[in-house]
Amino acid sequence: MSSDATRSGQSASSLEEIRAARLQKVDDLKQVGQDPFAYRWDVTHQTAQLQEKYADLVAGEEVADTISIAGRILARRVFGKLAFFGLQDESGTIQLYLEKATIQEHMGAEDEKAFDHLKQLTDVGDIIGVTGTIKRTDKGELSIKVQRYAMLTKALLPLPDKWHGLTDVAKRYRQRYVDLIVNPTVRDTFRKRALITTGIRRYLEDRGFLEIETPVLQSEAGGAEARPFITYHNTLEMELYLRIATELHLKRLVVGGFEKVFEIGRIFRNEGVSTRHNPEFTSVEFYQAYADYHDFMDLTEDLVATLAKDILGTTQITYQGVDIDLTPPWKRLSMHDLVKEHTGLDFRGFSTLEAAKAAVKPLNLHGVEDCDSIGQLLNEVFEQKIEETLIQPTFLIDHPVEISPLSKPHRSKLGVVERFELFVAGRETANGFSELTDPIDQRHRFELQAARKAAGDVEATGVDEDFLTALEHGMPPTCGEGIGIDRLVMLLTDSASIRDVIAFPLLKPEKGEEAGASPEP
RNA sequence: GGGUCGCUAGCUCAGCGGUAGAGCACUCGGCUUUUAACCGAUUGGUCUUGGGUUCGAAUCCCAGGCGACCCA
Repeated sequence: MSSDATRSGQSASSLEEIRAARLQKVDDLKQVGQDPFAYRWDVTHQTAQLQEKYADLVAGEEVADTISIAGRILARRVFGKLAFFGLQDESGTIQLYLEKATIQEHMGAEDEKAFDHLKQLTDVGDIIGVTGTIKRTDKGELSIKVQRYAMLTKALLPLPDKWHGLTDVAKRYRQRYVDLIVNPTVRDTFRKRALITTGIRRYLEDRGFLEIETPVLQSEAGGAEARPFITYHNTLEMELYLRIATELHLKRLVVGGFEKVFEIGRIFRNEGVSTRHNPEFTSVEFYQAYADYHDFMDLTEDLVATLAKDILGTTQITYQGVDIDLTPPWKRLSMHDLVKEHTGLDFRGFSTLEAAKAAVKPLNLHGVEDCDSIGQLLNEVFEQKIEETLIQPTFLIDHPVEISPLSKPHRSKLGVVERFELFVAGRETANGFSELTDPIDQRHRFELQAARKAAGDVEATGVDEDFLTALEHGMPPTCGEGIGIDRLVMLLTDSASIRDVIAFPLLKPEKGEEAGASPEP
């Protein structure tokens, strides 16, 4: 590694210059026989294992155990003949104690300047592998007393400020890999997200549910009220929609004889982006034959409490500074009762829409004029006046039939359905109901939707004839439910924005270069 | 869709009409117990983009881009 322009006094500070200096080090590494982009390393431990195993080692004590780890250099403190590196792997961090004499003793045969090369050719951000023994330093920091090291991957670009880190939110989302490197809590969030997803899957599988995948590309997007994404199949020469729910296909499977089915999958809705909405998100929907909505409220309480206990160790959580107790049982309140309690208005008493509209006037709601049923108006009152007050887990039950086109009518209450929505921290987190199994009623409900669609409602769906045909073959009494996994992860990881729980959230391109591949015809 | 705020060095930020700055990172020198190591010396910029006002614009005005927050 001879002297050269970049290393003999010239500074390098702009991004281009830093990168050029790193590229020079890549060459220098090759010169001294090290591969700057190596192939493998024998890893015997993760850093968290070591921190736990040697927790009781006292300052100054050494252990002869030989261990081998690999990771990214996050800190560098270099002296003349001694250096301390902070090394990070997936599990955590550990300090490297790099002593010239020790390294020379073990590596001197193949590289007499091994320690100098370590000092000169490694940077924060590089990935290295080391073998050595355990030592807790005089200052009390558990360390690996390194005997041998190897560059595994030379980083060409610098990491953000070691103290302030990366805080620019746009940059954090656009370059999530950097965010993950320097912000440990971000890694923890996505680790928990994975645990939540597999926890849901295990919970359902343990109870006999079968996971079956259903189509993303559909000729009719149904099962929810949302604007779909439209795409195009070239050889079939037809428009297709990306699914807005997995509901209607999972119910076809119940018709087919699967008594417990579920799907964890990506849903696409062509709507705005906010702290609570991403155009693609993940839901779990599950269906159980011969069960009703009481069964699934019980299941939901148990599922969420189980996840909280398994992953957080408690059902007492804090979300954005507010204490929330997820311990079952949770309150179950009907929409009519809740609205009456909060506003004094009993919607069961209104015989005409006009009377209801007149009664809600003092509430100063918006969008009242767009409501064409008493049920919709009731829902508006709930959403605008009550939803955000439901902080502790609460099942809102027995919704108006007008806003529940796939739910079975309530067995004893007129005008409402057997449906529940779970609200926690003021947000809808789950939605379930005794499924409508009457094909005649279902056709009627679809036709009401189709009329709204014809009238220009982009969120309304059409009549799904194939689904109706399925129902006409007979669907057993069934309960179904969908849980928004992203919102559940937000709750359990105390994340303020849905973008904090989606690894690569949708963002506009930075430059206005979306010109697209195909020019004007 | 509307409003408010933000965008300056690789990162975090100051500067708000008069020669673009700091800390960290980077480069060079020193150092065998550091923990944001320290000491010394350098270096690094299309001030988000495009117009305008002005003798002079990072700064004031207009428009665009991207983002954050609030409202609908």
